[in-house]
Amino acid sequence: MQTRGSLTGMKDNDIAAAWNGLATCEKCGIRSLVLFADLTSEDFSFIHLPIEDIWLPAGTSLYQPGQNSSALFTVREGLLKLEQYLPDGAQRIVSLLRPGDVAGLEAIVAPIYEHAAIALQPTKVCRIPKEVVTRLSPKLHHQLMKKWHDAIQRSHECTRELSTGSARQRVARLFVLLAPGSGDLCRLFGREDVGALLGITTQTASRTVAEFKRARLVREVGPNIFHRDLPRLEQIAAEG
Amino acid sequence: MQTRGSLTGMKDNDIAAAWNGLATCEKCGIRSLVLFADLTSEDFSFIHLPIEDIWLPAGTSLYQPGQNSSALFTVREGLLKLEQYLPDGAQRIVSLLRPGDVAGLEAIVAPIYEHAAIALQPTKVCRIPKEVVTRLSPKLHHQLMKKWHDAIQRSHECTRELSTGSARQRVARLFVLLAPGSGDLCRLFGREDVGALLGITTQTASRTVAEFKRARLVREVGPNIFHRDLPRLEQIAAEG
DNA sequence: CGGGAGCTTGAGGAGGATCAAATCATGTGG
DNA sequence: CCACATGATTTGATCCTCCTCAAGCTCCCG
Repeated sequence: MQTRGSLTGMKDNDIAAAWNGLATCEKCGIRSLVLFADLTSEDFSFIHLPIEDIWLPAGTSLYQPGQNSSALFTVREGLLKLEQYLPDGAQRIVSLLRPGDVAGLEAIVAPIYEHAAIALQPTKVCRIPKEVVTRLSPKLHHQLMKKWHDAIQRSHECTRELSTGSARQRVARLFVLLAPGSGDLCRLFGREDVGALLGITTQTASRTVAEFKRARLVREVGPNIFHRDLPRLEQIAAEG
Repeated sequence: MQTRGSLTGMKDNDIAAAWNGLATCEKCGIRSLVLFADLTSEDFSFIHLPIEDIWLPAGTSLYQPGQNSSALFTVREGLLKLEQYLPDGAQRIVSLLRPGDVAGLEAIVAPIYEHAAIALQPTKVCRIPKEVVTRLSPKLHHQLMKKWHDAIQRSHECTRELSTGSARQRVARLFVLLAPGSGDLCRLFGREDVGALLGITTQTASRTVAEFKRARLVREVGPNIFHRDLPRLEQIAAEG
């Protein structure tokens, strides 16, 4: 179990520097995916608080555990990790959030955040103040349920697919899970995070990815950009 | 990765045989913990569908994945496992539900159940028809959010505490998690389930529990009833 | 008494952890 | 522009944990 070096001195979230402008929710391109899917244009007029559009470079944290939960965040592009800490201080990634998912849902029922939410890739999110959700609560009821449901599915997915079986299988399943639908290309992240996600060491993560490259299961076409041989990866994911 | 023998021929749920009578929710002893915490006695008059009180012997399934989701279940006593299946057909326990938790929350947003919910110990649940929840939806809003939140915390707990670290640590953390507040006594379950929960083999589960007994970290005072040395278990859980 | 299921234990080997070092990428200051 | 520091990745060597295969064991039930 390792402790993380790169986290040192990053206890505060650093979203302030990444502000990108106010969002125009009504014209949102992924509106059908998000919390506001059911709202009418009349409803939008009741939102008097700014919905911010935030761009997060990889490694940026959206919030830290224990911090006051002031907002929810809809993931628009990219990939977020939710991590928690073990008794011995080591970290463990307990969930991955992809576009359409919501980070910080616990804001609705808890005064503080329970994870660190950190971008694994360049990521775009919408910051929705807690009060907006409170005010629109009845209207959002159904969408909120769906988002909670998504959150649980992500979490169970992490246990089922990424924390079970051999290191080979876990890495293969990770490659399969990454950005499905975007062809055979996907973007990976640091080996330390791969380890914390799969429950293996950084070295084993690196070794296994390197082995996959040599076996031509994946091909690195750019820095952490991989071309995948999905059929073969899926076979490894399923058996041995 | 092992497949389960004892599941064979148990695809259907067997709650029909376990019916126990209608519940009187207003007088429920754990009312503050459950979904109906916020209801007034007037609200109860709107419930025209029966809330059943069900007793589940250990090993009984409440529902199976793919089955029509007709109800939610509040856990009143005992312990439930939620399990899913891996690509290769092996099973993995993705969450444990304890008293106050709700099984089958996905019924609210999905037409079918996504897990098998099976009693690990003799367990008592309340069966709440989906329509009751739909009808009382606005009233239950806040409690539902809390229940979703609990469900996610359970799931993250399983990843963080029970699927991370050495087998020794995982078993120690399991003993610590089991029925906290009930003194130093707790009830364990079959070694196969311990394995599926911790992501280790049945044999390693058995070996480790046996080793704990020899080291007097736990003492078996009855069939799968253990007396725990919590301080020492917590120490193992935290370090090595 | 015999059979079955679950639990325990043993021996051996494979896979992953650990410790350590080399390589590579990036950025900084001279 | 180069020398150097820093951090991430890769690789190597060794050890230990845990998986695998297999055999007993206990308990319960017909």
